[in-house]
Amino acid sequence: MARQRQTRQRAAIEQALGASHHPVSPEELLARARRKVPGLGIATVYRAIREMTAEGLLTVVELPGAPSRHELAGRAHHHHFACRQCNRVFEVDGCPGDLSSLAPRGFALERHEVVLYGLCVECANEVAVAS
Amino acid sequence: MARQRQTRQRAAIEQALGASHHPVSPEELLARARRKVPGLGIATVYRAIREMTAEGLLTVVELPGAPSRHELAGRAHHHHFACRQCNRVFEVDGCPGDLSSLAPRGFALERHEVVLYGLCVECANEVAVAS
DNA sequence: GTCATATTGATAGTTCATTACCAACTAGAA
DNA sequence: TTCTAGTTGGTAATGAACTATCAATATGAC
Repeated sequence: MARQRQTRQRAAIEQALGASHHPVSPEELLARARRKVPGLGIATVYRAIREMTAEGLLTVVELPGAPSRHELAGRAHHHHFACRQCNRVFEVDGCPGDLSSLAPRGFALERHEVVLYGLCVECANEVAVAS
Repeated sequence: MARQRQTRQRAAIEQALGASHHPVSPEELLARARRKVPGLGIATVYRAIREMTAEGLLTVVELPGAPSRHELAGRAHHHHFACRQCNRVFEVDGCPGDLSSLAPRGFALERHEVVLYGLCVECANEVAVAS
């Protein structure tokens, strides 16, 4: 069931995940891990994501209208900022707090997701320079 | 380009959209509109959604990890509540307000999405009765 | 009522994300 | 170093959502 051998590819994937301070897509993870193991295949990335998620090491991050992203589990409650230009997703520490007052009467609020959209620093600067 | 004939099926779809006070999925819309036009096909529903969206009559609502839903355009800024039990999505009037303080320094916040998860009134009551 | 043609509906096709398959490779115990 | 079997990587296959196709149907001008 569990992994029995340590491989270069798995090490590269784990390292790439640890170095990313934001949820990554499978393709993004592949690109990063390939810097260490050029021949890495996408199938191995998906396998690693699946296995690590099953073991509770990875968390799935789903944003509206976008394929799933993943980040190391165990981080404190936080939200995300999606750049409409470069398409990257960043972590956001703050949280609007208790939103139970927003839920309709009688509804049982269990959790919430907040997604911010706009331009990240880099893209915002590019726009400023271009104009 | 624009529609030239008025048909029973289109009327049924528009009526179903008007009667729904929450974003509906294509399948949900098909089910509702079939109450008026039993033979209605899913292709016609997708066509109507595409055309009405192009004309600005419909708005796309994307929730994390779920296929697109649609609601009549022109409503005031609002968010949604997704019931984890019956899978329906409801509108939420309130809004946490200005979230620009949450965005990282230098990021340009343009808009935000808030999605609440939990149990709707009906499902919450079922749970209460069952226990 | 006629009739040209806009629209429909069944279904095949497409696209995208993800998984299965399997021959080739390789970790690591002996 | 050997050798077994766990892993990998290329790619075919799958699944879900959505679109294209086209023959059959039905709108609405005349």
